[in-house]
Amino acid sequence: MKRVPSFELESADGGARAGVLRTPHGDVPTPFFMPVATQGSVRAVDPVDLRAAGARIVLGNTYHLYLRPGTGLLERVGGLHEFMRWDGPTLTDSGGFQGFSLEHLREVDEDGILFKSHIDGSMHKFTPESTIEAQEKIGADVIMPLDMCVAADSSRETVEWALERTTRWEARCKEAHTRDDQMLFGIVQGGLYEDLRRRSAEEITSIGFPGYALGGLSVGESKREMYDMTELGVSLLPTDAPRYLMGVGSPEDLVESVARGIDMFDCVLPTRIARNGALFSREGRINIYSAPHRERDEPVEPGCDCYTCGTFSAAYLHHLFKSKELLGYRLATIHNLRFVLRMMEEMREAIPAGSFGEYREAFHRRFTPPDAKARREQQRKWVEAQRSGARTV
RNA sequence: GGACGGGUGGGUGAGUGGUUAAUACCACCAGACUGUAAAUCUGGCGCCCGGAAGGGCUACGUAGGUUCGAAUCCUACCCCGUCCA
Repeated sequence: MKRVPSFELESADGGARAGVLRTPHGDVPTPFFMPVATQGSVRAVDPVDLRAAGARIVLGNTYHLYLRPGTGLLERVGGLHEFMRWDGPTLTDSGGFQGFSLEHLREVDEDGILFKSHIDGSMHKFTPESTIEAQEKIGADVIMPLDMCVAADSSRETVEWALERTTRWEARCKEAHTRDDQMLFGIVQGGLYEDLRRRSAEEITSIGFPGYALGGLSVGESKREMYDMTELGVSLLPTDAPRYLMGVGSPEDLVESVARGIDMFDCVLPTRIARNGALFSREGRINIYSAPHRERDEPVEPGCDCYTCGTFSAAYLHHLFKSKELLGYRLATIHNLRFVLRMMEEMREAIPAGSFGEYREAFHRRFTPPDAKARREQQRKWVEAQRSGARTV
């Protein structure tokens, strides 16, 4: 008996909302964060680690899985879930983002995106229809349409053109989609232009999807712009459908986006920066490579309930990273995932309790984002420069 | 005792008259990373002053010498390696 996926809104607190996404592979309370398993694996960790860290749903990538191991194989073994032994829900991105991130290896026309494989140089055409077909074989619970993502500093003409083509592609995706045990979301584009966002939202919602994503954000714009566009985007979407902010996932962005009504996130940031030695703490990011951790005989983040912090010292992680020991990457990934997943759990509890506003405030009181540090430093230098410049004149 | 080869910045190791405070890698110190071509990338790394531009000082085993100029050439000495006695 096939279960048809659905979304149910349960409560709200200000702009933030709590609900549940029901899928054939289980229910997931919203708002939630999806660790990214691009190639069918969240780098450095396994499904047991993911479960233990609190992951409920993971994201895979159609472009990468299509190239390797191939969608035919995935279909034959019973789908991505079976292949990677992840028994929870999954979501796949269409490959539209690779049209952006691998833009020097592709050409776009009305029919779709022609990729020159980054693996062996072979050519592969991704059309709206073929990406849906591939995602039906991969078998995720939520699938995404082919879209055109453009950089934040793109010209209005470029953004508008990408938006129009995205609308046409998404209509074709909906047309091609046959599996009713999968949800096909729509993606709103429009860059940083308010009127274009409005137009995209109008067109995409009139095609009609069971859930909507905001795309084309966290692609180089400022935090302010991203938050404003998120707020605008949310206001243009139906309240009874889940809202997915694609590619966002720094701790501060999660809080601010939940505050604006986002229900779903995915992001490589927590796992990628973990492998590069940056670990989250309630005060901000710490660099485990740095000298102060060399002899820190306490958890990376005292009080953290993750496996890493419950078992190992910061000094040990420092040593593992310095020594390039593989265990370090796993332990750091577990910690960062637990950090953001715990945040999602805390927000999920705060919303029905009516305490989300307090949570948000308390979070910002403690947490210093890295670019804020950088900005402050830059400002300090500038002020000093002005001062000494004035002195010499 | 003799014959070769060699001693360069924390390490390995380029450099054989000026463009060299000295390539590169490592180590070390910082920073970045947002729908993953990322266990990656960027910057710094003799000492002193400076925000920077820049300036000053010291430096290629040791001591002399040749030269306008030496890590680079010459002499002596000290070490290290290989081979011959």
